[in-house]
Amino acid sequence: MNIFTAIRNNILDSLDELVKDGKLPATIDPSRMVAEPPRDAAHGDAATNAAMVMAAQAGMKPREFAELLAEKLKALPIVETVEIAGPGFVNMRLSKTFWDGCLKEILEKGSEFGSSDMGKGRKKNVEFVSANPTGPMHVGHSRGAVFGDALASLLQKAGYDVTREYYINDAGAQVDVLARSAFLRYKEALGENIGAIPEGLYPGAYLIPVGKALAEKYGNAWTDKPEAEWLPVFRAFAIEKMMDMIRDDLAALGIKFDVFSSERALVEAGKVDEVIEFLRSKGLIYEGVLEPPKGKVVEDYEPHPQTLFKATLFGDDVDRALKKSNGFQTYFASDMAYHLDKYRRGFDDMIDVWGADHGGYVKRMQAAIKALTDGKAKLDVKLCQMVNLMSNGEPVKMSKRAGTFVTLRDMVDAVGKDVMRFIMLTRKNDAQLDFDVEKVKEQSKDNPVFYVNYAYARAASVRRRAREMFPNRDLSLSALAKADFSLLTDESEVALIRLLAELPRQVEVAAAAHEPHRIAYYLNDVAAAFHGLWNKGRENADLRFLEADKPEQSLARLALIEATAVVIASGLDIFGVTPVEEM
RNA sequence: GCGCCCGUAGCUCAGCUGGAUAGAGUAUCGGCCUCCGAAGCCGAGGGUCGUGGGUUCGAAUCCCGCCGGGCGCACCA
Repeated sequence: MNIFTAIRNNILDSLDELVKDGKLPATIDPSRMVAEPPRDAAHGDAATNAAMVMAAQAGMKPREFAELLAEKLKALPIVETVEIAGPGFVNMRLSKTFWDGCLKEILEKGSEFGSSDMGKGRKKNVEFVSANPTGPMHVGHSRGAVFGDALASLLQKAGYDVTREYYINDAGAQVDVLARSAFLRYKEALGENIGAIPEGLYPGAYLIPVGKALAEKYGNAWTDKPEAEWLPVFRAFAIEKMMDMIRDDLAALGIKFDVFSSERALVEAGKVDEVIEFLRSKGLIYEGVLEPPKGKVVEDYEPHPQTLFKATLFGDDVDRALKKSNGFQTYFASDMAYHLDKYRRGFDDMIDVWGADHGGYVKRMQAAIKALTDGKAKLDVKLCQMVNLMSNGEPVKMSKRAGTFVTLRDMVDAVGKDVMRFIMLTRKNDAQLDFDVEKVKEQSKDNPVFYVNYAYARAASVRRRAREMFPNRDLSLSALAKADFSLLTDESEVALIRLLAELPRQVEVAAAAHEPHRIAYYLNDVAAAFHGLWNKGRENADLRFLEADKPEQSLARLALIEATAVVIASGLDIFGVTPVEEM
């Protein structure tokens, strides 16, 4: 469990007692009170701002309030010392037996350690990737894919019931283009010389096997038919093939979706018309003319009346079109229908992961959610910035035409799934990221996953040595959980335990903020603490992990090392990265 | 013109939603391998947190104004 939640509860109990004792008024409001690890370890193991937040309410000075609270906290069995510092912080140092208990818990829980019940099983929907089904995934998609998947895992670890969802944009004009491109490849497969692929169609070679499959299935049955007849057939066939390809690409990255939602299915079921009528019944629809776009010259702009949604009532900058000038529904209209569908499937807590170039779309979607659910649902949109592809410090130009189009699959094959995933998660989602294909392959310090994995590999190495040194001892996690932790007395050993015990809190904080990258930084800290401890043992023989003539001490230290491995593996598991035992 | 994101050490970035003396990596300099993996560790220097105001016990963090950078801005998806 999150030890800081436990400490906060202890403080709340102490405050209750002070109220009962008549020393504090019952009107104090502890909602803003927190218990946190202090930034500087010299301040102790846990700090609370209780006095600063509530002193005024109690009509006291912060330090007076702090004195009262400190007296109560001193009596707690897990508390070693209490100090008041600065403007009124109450700093606690927790007892060694408390930390020993934490270490025991890590070993007992094993890979389950770090899990939280913060989410209380509430449903959350994470929609990500949602790449158009018109070709293979390219590297540009990989960041959103990895981010969405890791965020989903993080939320699961924090106790949410998470659904990973992919929205298939299979209703727009681009899938008609796909169908025509496939038709051309179909004729090619039947022996026709198709020449160069005309402008406006997809030229990619990935459609050649689709054409062959169509030729095998239908022979020349469609060659002389009008487009109106073959197009729906070819479209459905090609989309299915594209989705198979995309699913394979995602699987190569270790990503699996729970739900694939089809835009076309929504449209054909009349859900888009339904959502427009639904909004109309709420008086949120009107026919009007939009202003021409500002700051950007649109050559063929002509004002014409359209069906508009009153998005401005819900915080958007302008009202938004639901029907095009030709009367067809806009993408936004079907996206509204889609999000309403998600809401009706029981998701009032949704996350969408988009590329940063869709930033201008966020407000209107949030306005839509407000309008559609009367403010009952929430939508967090996470924008993933671009990945700058580099090779030895030089930018890599991507061009579909030049054939240097780098697919996601190429990248996975080149650098490996785990490296790719970890690197994508070492930056905030809204910060640009340089990804150097060569440096990352070097297996050096330029590879961020390496440092963390190295710590894990070292731990595994100690485990192997221990088995040789103590062949008759039970070295399983459950056995090590019973080791004598009082033998771990060095400050750097206790510091490592403190850090390891923080994983549940790190998971909760990262999950609440929807920011998986925090786990990457935390793991880096854990690795650093472990590497530091390791080198202390090189310099000071008394701190060596394993000594044949001191089996009890060796087992206690092995327990600490195994706990480190557990925490690293648990954290990497959120990222979908498997640590390796030897490198 | 409007909206969103960003501005923190020479460089790349953290900073736990308002906490204490702002931290890592990298680069530079100086140390540590007869000893559990040196792909590592320890230490030093390096900052007006773009800028000017405001909010309060307290601001890199929240609000407003500037300066600088990125993205987006009818009907496309």
